[in-house]
This record gives sequence, structure tokens and C-alpha cells, in this order.
Amino acid sequence: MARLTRKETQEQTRARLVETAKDLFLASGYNATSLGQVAEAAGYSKGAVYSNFATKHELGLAVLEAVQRERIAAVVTLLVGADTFEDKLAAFGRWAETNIGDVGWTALEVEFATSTRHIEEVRAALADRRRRVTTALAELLHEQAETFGITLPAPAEDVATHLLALGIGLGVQRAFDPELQVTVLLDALAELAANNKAPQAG
Amino acid sequence: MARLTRKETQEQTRARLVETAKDLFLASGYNATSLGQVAEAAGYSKGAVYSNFATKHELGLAVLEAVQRERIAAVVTLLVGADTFEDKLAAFGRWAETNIGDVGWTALEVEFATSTRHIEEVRAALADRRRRVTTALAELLHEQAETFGITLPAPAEDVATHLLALGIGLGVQRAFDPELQVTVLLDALAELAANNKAPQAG
DNA sequence: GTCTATAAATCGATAGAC
DNA sequence: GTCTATCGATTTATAGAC
Repeated sequence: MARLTRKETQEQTRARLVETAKDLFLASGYNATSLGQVAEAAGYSKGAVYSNFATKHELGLAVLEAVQRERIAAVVTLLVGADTFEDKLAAFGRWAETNIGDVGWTALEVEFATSTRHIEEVRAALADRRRRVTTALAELLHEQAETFGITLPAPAEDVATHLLALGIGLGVQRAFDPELQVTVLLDALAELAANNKAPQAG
Repeated sequence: MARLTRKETQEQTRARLVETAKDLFLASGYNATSLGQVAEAAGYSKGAVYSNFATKHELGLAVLEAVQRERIAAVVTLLVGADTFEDKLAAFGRWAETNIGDVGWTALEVEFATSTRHIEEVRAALADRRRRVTTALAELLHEQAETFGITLPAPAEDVATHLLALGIGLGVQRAFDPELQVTVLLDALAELAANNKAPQAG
């Protein structure tokens, strides 16, 4: 282990700040968490935070990025681990059951997005990311549909938009009403699988 | 016009506060709007606000109630005004096109819900309202389906949950990305109409 | 680049006069 | 019930030492 360079220590503090900010944001929400709390919990001072992030929403944006990286990684791992379409569906179901809404990921993302929607810089970044995520999901759907000979009921981009909106809508509501079940999302996916029946018939 | 009783003037003040709070919340968001701004814009003092609402989130809850009343009234008017199913669908399409996300209703509701999700009192109220809205929508769907001989693809309650989540998800995303189209929601509705084909066949 | 210290402003909420 | 005045806590953000 060589001594860290200046650049490396800086990136380390940045990473630590993002990590603890993520925990606090998830636990108490974006608005209810102050930068002072983040600094203290991470073992730094408030000034340290501001030398790494110009504003609070810049830190928030970094946290969202980290969260989304984790989310994507988790789903990809899950999909890769399952072979058949039914297995993938079941695996995704288990993931959705425990992760959508309850953990607070969706709630945090949506709280941040709606609370900072008037800051043009943030708004643009979120819009950009939304499009990238939608496109990525569309490609994944297209790919999986081809692999399993499924005919999508609509353009992959539309199906992706539909599923994403559904997940967000369910997650948001589940954040304040745990009674809400996410079976609806699974049903939507199952419907996609139903088109499996007549693959290369015509 | 008789002189207003004490109770009436109080309700008038309350109504005025809610109205201007609604405007400010819609324009700038819940978190970004202070009670002082609301009081000043309404022509009252901060103390006047606090003699009508114990906390900020109590005012927020009242605003949400007013907003939702308007929303429901608008949709009902729209549905009553159209006779055939296709007309209703088209009318709802026009409403969705200009109202979902863009106006900020959904964004405000979701911002408030996610920002106050840790205040148990608010959380419970929102959860309660969510269930009432879902049930009402389910009843409306059931009613309309019967009228037009449509077989719903799933229990009305599930379809209602699905559509509601879809609307919320689309509205939220549209709040920071106007490029997003809501055609997906209309497609989902059109799919319901597609089940029109075999009504009393079996 | 991180620290301490603090500015500067604002917030939600309260007290007491009327 | 509404006012003025203000509390007290907290916020984001900055200045300057190291």
C-alpha cells in the first residue's frame, strides 16, 4: 500500500462524504438532513463539505448517482444469475418486493427531484439521466425479448417508459403507505411474457 | 349580504390562506415557500397563519385537499360531458396532455408526500387519502366498464392502482423533463378498451 | 484541501398587546 | 382572531488559519 496522492485522498474524502450523505438522506430524507449533520457523521467539518461540493444539491446529485449505480448493479446481477425467463421474472419479483419504495431509494430520488425542480442546473441533469435510464431499460428489454422470442406489445422505448413510471409511482406511494402491494408491477411484467405464445408464427 | 359571523370570517381567512398557499406552492414548491411568504402574499401576518394552522405541514395538507378537490371535479366534469367511450377517452387524453406533470399538481403532491413522510401524522393522512382515491377510481372504472360492456383485464382495484401509479410516475418525471410524453398512459387506457371485443361471449 | 469560526440570512414557531 | 415583535434554532455558505 503506497501512500495516497493528494488526488487520491481528495477522492477518498469525497467518496466518504457521499456515502454518509447517502445513509442520512435515505434515513431522514434530503430536506430534513443538513450539511452539518453530514459533515459531523462523516468525521469532517462543514468547510470540508463545501470544498468538495459547491452546494447542497450538488452533493445530492452525487448521492443520487451513487444510489443509481448500486440499483443498476443489483438488477443486472439478478438478471444475469437467472437463466430462463420465468427465473428472471421471479428474481425480479423478489427484488421488487423488498426494494421498491420500502428501502427509500425511490422516495429519496423523487423527493430530491421534486424539491430541486426549480434549479435549472439540477433539472437538466435529472432530465438527462431520466432519458439515459429509459434508453438503457429499453435496450435491456429489447435484448431480453429477442433472447426469449417475446413480442413486445409496443416499441421497447414505450414499454420502458411505462415500467419506469409504474415503478416510480408505486415506490412513491409505498413510501408513505407500506400496505400498498407491488404485485401490479409484476402483473405488468407477466403480461409482457404472455406475448410469448406466438413468437415466430406468422 | 348580511354581515359575516365570526365563524364565517375565520373560514374566509382560512380559505384565502389556503388559496394563496396553493398558488405559491405550485409556483415554487412546498419546501422553497416559507410561511412568511404565504402570509404576506395573502395580506396577513405570520401570526394569522399560525392561528389557523398549527404547523406548516398542516397548511400543506389543507392545500393538497383543495388541489385534489379541483382535480377530481375537473375529471368528473370531463367524463360527464362525453357520451361514448371513445369520447371519454379522447377527453381524458386532452386533460392528461396538459395537466399531468406540467401544471405541477403531481409534483407538488409528491414533493409534499416525500418531504413529510417521516411525520407520522402526515404519513397516516396521506396513506388514508391514497386508499380513498384508489377505491374511488376503482369504482369509477367498474361503473364505466359495466356501462360500456368492457371486461377489465384484472380486478378494478388493481387496474386503478396501476393507472394511478402510472399517472404519478409520469407526472413526476414530466415535472423535470417536459420532453416526456404521456401517450403511454393513454395507451394503457386504450388497452382497457381493447377488451371490448368479447363482452358477453362466454 | 481541511480546519475552526462565524457570518448572514431565514426559518418555523411563540408571546403578548389589542 | 389578528397583529407586532421576536425568540431560538438552524440553515447554507464564507473567511482565514494551517
